[in-house]
Amino acid sequence: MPVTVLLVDDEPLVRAGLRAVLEAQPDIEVVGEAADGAAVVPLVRRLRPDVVAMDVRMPLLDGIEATRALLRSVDAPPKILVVTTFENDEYVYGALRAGADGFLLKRARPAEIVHAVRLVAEGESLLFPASVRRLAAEYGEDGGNRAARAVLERARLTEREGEVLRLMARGLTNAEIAGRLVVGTETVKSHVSAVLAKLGARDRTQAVIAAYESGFVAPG
Amino acid sequence: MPVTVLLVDDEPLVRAGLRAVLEAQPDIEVVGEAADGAAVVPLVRRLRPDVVAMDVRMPLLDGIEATRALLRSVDAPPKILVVTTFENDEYVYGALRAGADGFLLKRARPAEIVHAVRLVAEGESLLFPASVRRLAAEYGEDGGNRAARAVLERARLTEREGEVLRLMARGLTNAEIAGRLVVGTETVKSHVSAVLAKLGARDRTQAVIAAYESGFVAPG
DNA sequence: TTCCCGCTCCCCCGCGCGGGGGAGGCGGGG
DNA sequence: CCCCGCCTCCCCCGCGCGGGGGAGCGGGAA
Repeated sequence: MPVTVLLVDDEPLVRAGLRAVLEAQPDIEVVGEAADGAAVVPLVRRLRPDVVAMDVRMPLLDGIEATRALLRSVDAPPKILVVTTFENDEYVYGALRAGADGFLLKRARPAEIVHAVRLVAEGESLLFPASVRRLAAEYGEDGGNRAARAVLERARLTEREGEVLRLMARGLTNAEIAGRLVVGTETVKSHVSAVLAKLGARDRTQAVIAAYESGFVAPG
Repeated sequence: MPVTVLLVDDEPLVRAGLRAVLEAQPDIEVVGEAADGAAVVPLVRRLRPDVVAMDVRMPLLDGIEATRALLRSVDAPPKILVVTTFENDEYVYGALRAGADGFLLKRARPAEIVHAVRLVAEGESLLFPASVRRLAAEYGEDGGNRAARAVLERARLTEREGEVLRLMARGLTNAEIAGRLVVGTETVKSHVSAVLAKLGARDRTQAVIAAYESGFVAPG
């Protein structure tokens, strides 16, 4: 059975684009649209979509409030994929804190968009580099560790992957990381690939940026 | 005979949206798409569209340059409709000065989009006056870049090198930086090499780490 | 037991990256 | 005046990186 999606965005153009991209997939079905957050809860109740692809900035009820409302007042709520134009949009972190499952940039390629929808539908978390950042700050000054753990859980990094990311964020090459962890370089490559995939990073540079932005590693 | 349109935008999602909106009209036909400004001139020569719906912010060649190139090197050039996300985008006015015929916000409703395309096809100019006014208001601000400037001087980075480092720290590849700065990739490589040498970094990842650790770029 | 998952290692392959050179234009300062 | 720093673009070249596969092993959950 196909993945059913509800589109929520105040710009009809974006809705049309998402619909065109998603409907091209045989296993994805767009079951409805809404132009603002206020319409989301009743629509979800009626349509029961697997995934809600939702803009953060919307009139009446923004993505944060809509996410909160969904999780509070709907049982077996759908997965929530936050769609936005900007990497550094404060609303995004609010939405993620409110319980959204993923974060997707509008400038993503169609394949990435489709991939994101499938992933969150399967219960995976999906975060893009700069998005995780204030997550850490919310956990207070005491716990760099707690923040790091939170990020780990969000991105579902394993312990080993976390170690590898930490070493990447210290500027080590794969070979150096391999030496440090006393494993083969091929092993490190596997971990690095996993980290990149889970963080939504394209290369190790973006992964390191994500590590800083999320508070997973701290400057100084 | 129908109005033929060429879509130029680096975001596939936007192209898909525009296509969906415009193709729903019997008298409008989307005859082609391009993802950057560099591809526009040859495409226009081949397809001879009535209207080019073009984003302003694009890699390789932005909307301004692409507009200029079209008007300069194509005879009987198509009407140019500038499409953008922001009302107060400096690029827009540059494009209009370069000879674009109209200006359209992405958040416009489908009917407005269709209307805009028909209008410019008929030779009408289309401007959103309210947006032009807001331009001037946005001119003054030049926030706290003083800290960044201090770091820049300490590392003896030139202004251009600082720009490049900033974009590196946002996870862009050399090609993307080249697109953003409207220079060749070889030029960017030169700047990157200079940055690495001056920062004592082995690769771009270490340079980005240095940028964060020095406060040249700040998390959050 | 069976299945899944994390960790480990292996292959091939394309490409972006970074180093090494060089060169032309352009502006400011000695 | 000439020189130098900056920005721009070009060449060649080696290699690290990242994606695509696959595979064996151990442990914990179903």
